[in-house]
Amino acid sequence: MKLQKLTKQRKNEEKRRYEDACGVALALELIGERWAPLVLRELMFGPRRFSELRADLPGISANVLTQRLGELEERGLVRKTQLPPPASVQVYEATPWGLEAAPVMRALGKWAVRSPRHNPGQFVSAVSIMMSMQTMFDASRAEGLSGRIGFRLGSLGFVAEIRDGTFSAQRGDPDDADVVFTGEPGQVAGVLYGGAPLEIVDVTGDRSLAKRFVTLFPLPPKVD
Amino acid sequence: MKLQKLTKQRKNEEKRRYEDACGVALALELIGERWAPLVLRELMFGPRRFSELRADLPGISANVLTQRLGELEERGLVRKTQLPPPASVQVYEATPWGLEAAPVMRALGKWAVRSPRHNPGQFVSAVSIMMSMQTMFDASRAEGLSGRIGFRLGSLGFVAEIRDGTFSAQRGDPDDADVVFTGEPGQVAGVLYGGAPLEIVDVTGDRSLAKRFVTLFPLPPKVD
DNA sequence: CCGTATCCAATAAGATACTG
DNA sequence: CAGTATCTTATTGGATACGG
Repeated sequence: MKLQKLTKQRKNEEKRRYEDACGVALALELIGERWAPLVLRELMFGPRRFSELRADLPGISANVLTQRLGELEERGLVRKTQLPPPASVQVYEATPWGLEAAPVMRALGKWAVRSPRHNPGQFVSAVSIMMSMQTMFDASRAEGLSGRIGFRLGSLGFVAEIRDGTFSAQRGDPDDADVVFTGEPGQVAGVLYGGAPLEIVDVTGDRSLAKRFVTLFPLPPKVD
Repeated sequence: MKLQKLTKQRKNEEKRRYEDACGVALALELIGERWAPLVLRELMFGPRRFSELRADLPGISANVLTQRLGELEERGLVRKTQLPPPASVQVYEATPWGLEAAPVMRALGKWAVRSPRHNPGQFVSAVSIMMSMQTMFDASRAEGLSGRIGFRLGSLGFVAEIRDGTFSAQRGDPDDADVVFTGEPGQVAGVLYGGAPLEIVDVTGDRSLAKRFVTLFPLPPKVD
């Protein structure tokens, strides 16, 4: 029975290939399945657990997540690893090549967001919002600015740094930053992109830095 | 009956949305369906007819092509237009915003092609091969080079220009170029990327320019 | 809690034939 | 040529149950 399934699956994979030497077609074979790019996105700031992925991809079912992770693994984009003791939990992490898809995904998102269909009121994950900052950061608005900005988004911590007109972000302890935003990712998105007042998130530390910070991420103009 | 179908389709679209404000998720809703990016790719050098698209997307079925074109149109990526007389045939063309996806698609292809799964022996369309040149062009190898290179790929003509370390290409009459490559796209791909001898394609004009030209497109190193 | 396995209903894709 | 219509097959997601 299992063998039958494997056979069937292989046949499907063969059938569903594009048989096209174009890199775009290959990309679709690698990460073209439903949910696959979003799973990869969630790994762009470091390893995550199955349940975290599930929580940050609302709508995906456990079996589809299992399947996608398996496919991404066999294609060399994701690795299944064990976190060092004492945690010793199993996590999924993007391979170096998988991580190299990040700039492409950011460019794709930046392109798509010009659609009139973009609805900023929907759910966003912590990773999404951090990636969006990397994507939308406008160096010209950060002239002369530098500082470390911490984020506590649900259970994940990040630290961003602005210096010399560059923006960088990685996971880390937000507490050793000049200012810390704490809240759900959607609230931070509201402040950054929805014109919501700073008060809807918890801000501790250098409040004037926070006020300036939230102006650095202009959305591209809509088409249509 | 038609009304029923429309209702059903809308429900599906709602169900299959990601409900995620992330730009990547939106991109998937716009061009995430099977074949959609390849359909758009085929329009990146100008309008095409239904039958051309079908021919250059081997494996797509007519009904799926119809459906994708309709979806891309309603999402603002593609327009259905009439070619000016005397041709007066119906064609599909990318909108300006659709065309802006081109650099993203090139970056995606460049990333994907590093996979050990890439098989350069498969079918390539004329548009694919022209896009691949834009993607893989290495300015440092074109030092001091300039010239116009024509392509007659199946029924499509293109003219590329190299000047000051830049590469540009558009559809046009290849005959007023310094050298012209004529053949099937796959043969040109073999010469550019597969190390095949120049002789497998038809080259007319400045042969030494052709010899230099085919060295300008290095493939990125494989992962793994 | 971390997944995996299985079954089911709904849809999407594929193959093929056919029409204006 | 430019698509529709129809039928079959494959994939998806949801529910549920199960093993470590």
